[in-house]
Amino acid sequence: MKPFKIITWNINSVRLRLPLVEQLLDHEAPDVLCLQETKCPDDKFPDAALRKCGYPHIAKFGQKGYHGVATLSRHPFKSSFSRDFCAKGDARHIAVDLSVGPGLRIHNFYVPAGGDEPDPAINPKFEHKLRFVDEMKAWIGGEEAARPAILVGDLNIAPYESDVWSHKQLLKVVSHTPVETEALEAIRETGNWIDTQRHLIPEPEPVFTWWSYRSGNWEVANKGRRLDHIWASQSLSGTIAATRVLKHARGWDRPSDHAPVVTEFTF
DNA sequence: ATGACGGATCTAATCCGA
Repeated sequence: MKPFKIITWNINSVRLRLPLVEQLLDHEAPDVLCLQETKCPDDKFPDAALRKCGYPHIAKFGQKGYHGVATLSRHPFKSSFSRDFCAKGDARHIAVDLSVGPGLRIHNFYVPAGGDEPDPAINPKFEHKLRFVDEMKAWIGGEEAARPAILVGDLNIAPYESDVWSHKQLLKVVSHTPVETEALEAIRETGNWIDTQRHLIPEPEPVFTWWSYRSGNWEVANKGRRLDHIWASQSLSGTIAATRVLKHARGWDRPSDHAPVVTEFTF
């Protein structure tokens, strides 16, 4: 049976990198592609070009300049909706219900980055990030974990020691501080979600999905972090067949600083 | 400093990413 393939990718501007998205869809032909940081209002989203690639079903929630998520699919949706985390009105989540298979729900998240200073008392961006993941725990850890579901996205947290190039040097760096990694692990454990990457690639093997634009030679330095995730609800356990990071996409011309992450399921 | 790039925006210098 043909596996069900899902990809998540922080694209860092879908309009600027439309040719890269088309290239990815051509080469990988996923069933579903979830994009984050589309930086594109809904009325400017390149629907027509992406439909032409074989993805007629598009659920998008964008805004001007920042954030933005979109889910493209070969299969029709029964419905889609967004939840307004922290009641800020920003475009950080979209969910779709597929009308094929076991009534699968797919959540696509762009969790706040959190700024520089890992102290909620002096950094409102970090305070927002902690509030966001707290709200995720209440919802994603409860009722939403009980259905067949896949949760993907740029969660902006690298939870485990081998998810960063140096655990010790990043303990006080936003994305790998204990308050963040413990919060993400609490969401996952509360909902009994399966981290599909670590399910098939256990620690201590390093897995990175993001390399900063700022290091001259990202590939040689390899100072990466695993910020992009694909989780599966417990009812999909036993269907998780393969996972990989498409690291070569980080080396494409004018790349995103995130690489796409793929997981395949055999439903 | 890990590090000093890259995107969007009322096209210039500013905010943001993580």
